[in-house]
Amino acid sequence: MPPAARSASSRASSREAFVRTTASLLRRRGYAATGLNEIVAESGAPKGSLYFHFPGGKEELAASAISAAGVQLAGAIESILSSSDDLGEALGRLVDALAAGLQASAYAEGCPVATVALETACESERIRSAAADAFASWLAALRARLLAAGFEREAATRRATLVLAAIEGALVLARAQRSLQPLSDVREELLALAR
Amino acid sequence: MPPAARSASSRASSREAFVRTTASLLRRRGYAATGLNEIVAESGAPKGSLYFHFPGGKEELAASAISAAGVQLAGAIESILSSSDDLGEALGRLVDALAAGLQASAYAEGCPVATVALETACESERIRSAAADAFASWLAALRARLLAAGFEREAATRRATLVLAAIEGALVLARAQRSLQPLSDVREELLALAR
Amino acid sequence: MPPAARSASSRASSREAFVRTTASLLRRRGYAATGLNEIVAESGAPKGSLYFHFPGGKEELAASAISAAGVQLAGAIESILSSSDDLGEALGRLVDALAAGLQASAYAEGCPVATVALETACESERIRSAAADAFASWLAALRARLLAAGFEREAATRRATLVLAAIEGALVLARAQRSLQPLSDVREELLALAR
Amino acid sequence: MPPAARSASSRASSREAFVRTTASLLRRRGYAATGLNEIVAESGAPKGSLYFHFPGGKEELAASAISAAGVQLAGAIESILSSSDDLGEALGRLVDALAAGLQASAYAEGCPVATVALETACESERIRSAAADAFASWLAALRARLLAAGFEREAATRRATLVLAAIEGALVLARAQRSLQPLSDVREELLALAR
DNA sequence: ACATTCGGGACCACCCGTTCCT
DNA sequence: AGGAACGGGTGGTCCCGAATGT
Repeated sequence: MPPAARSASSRASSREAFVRTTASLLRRRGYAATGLNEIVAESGAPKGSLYFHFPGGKEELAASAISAAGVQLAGAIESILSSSDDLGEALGRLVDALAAGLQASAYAEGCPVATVALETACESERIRSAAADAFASWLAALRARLLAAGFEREAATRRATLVLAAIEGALVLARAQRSLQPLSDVREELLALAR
Repeated sequence: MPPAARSASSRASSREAFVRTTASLLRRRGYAATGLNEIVAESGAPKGSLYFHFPGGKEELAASAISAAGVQLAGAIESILSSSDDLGEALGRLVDALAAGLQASAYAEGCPVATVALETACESERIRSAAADAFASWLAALRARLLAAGFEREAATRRATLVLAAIEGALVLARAQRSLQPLSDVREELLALAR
Repeated sequence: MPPAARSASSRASSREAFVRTTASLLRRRGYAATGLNEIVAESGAPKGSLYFHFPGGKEELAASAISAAGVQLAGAIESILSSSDDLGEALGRLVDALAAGLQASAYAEGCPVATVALETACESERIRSAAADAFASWLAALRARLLAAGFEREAATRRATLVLAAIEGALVLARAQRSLQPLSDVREELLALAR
Repeated sequence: MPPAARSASSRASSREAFVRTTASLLRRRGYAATGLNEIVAESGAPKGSLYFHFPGGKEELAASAISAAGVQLAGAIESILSSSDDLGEALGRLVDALAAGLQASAYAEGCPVATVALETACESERIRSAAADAFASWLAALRARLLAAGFEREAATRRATLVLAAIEGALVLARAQRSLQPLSDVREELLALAR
């Protein structure tokens, strides 16, 4: 293996490992409670590499992790929303998928962005911006699906916001109450609206 | 002032000062980023008194603060919801009040419970429970107003959950985007539903 | 029961409980590692009473506990040493008793004075003095027994010091090594000397 | 100075400074009364470095300090014991050296291990083990000298234990009584035995 | 270029021994 | 005699540079 290739792959895997581990820990514990040492230990990557890949330190690392989580979930949302021609069915599947993930993780994994977004809204412009971008991408996916279902442009924007807000809020309530009930209630209401 | 009164007020004020300061800091910064030293300094109360009033430490203090914030906001919600016979107007005023608070604080003060609830959902049963109680009390207030507006019992429960979730979610989006738009979008959609 | 009597007995029992609990904790953990809160909790006596009975605080309480332990062990030593006309047998029984106590407590209870004496030798004249008195009383008991066995006065003093020092040192070694071997080795050597 | 040398010396000096300072403070004050802040301040090394060199915290630091003290004193014992062909003279010099150190330090510096050994015997297996190793190394040095002086193997083991225990105990008594008398008494008795 | 050791303080939550006032 | 309150200090860990290999 040529040195350049090994170097590139090593670089990529270290960086990726940091981002992946960080995203996972941020989702479960939030920003302030997640320690850099913890990230380093769990990722398996060498500690000295962290400030090479992320000179901005914890903040840059978290922003990258939030962005990555945003992109990933945006893809999942688009995939689910396009899985049915029926709007209500599509939205129902979206809520179901989130509910399943929440239950599977014993209420540990809700929205991968919301906790950090709330924590850092007034503390880090960089992370806030990454979170805002993630939310915007999800909103865009929802709005596109609503437009495809026949909504007018302004109505689609409002409804997309309602859907995302209701889901985000339901995830908050569900984690606090350790119950899927808020998600299923919101699901019912959203389905009723879609008809 | 008689000694007993001074003692009583002093006793009460220390504890109250801790709770009030904690609630304020938790709302803005979340649980992990809020230091006990910061709470002590800002509250003006003596440090040694903290573990007298809250032997359970930070966790107990936070749970008390979340509970207090829950009770206070529950009162405000009930008050606003009963300020108009028209359901849509009542809900609109509720969203307006939250939006005004958010704007007045430069997007620092969203939901006083949500951030901490997400952070501690898997870390502290005590705080999670306090947050769940707060949410439940707000849900109850909303549901009562919906029943008064003619909703059937099960429909009222679902709709109350949708309203609270949508508002909570809109507050998350609004803080992340530094914009009141999500709140006004959700407000419009909720009003349309109320008609 | 007249008030004075009740008060006196209550006072005495609180005081005694403090001293007894303190002596036990000092023996196991030493001075610095023993917390006043721990003493209060374990003794069952009210915390506010501590500074009534011991205005000198932790130091006075510890000195009292060391003195009490010294008196108690002096009595035990005298009793054991007078249990046999044979000097070797008497000394053997003394070592055996200490070894039994050490083993019964899983090497937690060695000399009730030595740990605190070493810790506070340069920190508290009051406690050091109490410990010195305890050692002196034990030396006196040993010396008296040696005189009774026919030792000359100066030889008795030296031999008593050797015996006490060897036992104290063996207790140190035994606790560090979690073994009774040092005690039995010393016992053998001391017996050989007594013949 | 070349970079490598400076680095090596700097690296070594921080760790060494911690160990040396800790050993000194532990000898005088014991384990529980010795604060990490005190160690850091007196050593002159930065606090952040402490947990790099000693991830195990205070316990690991103390165990290292005890081990180092054990090794150092073992060397001194061997050196003194081999300074004379006469066993009695060799043992006398050993006691004299310890007595001189005690007096020079105003009874602050007795055995560098005994205090911590007693304090932590039941609290920290790690420190207890380090102390046991130190005692074992001293015992081995004594036993070797006794074998060289013609003792049989089992007799040498017992006598070595007696000598070490008597010295350790005499140091305890000497510090408590602020007098060298126990050491000189024990010295006389030990010399008589050696003849 | 890339990785890592090592160093650097600030700060954390917690609890201490003490005293005040009843 | 005693419950409430008090500051200061505990050990521990944080996130992060700077110096040093490889």
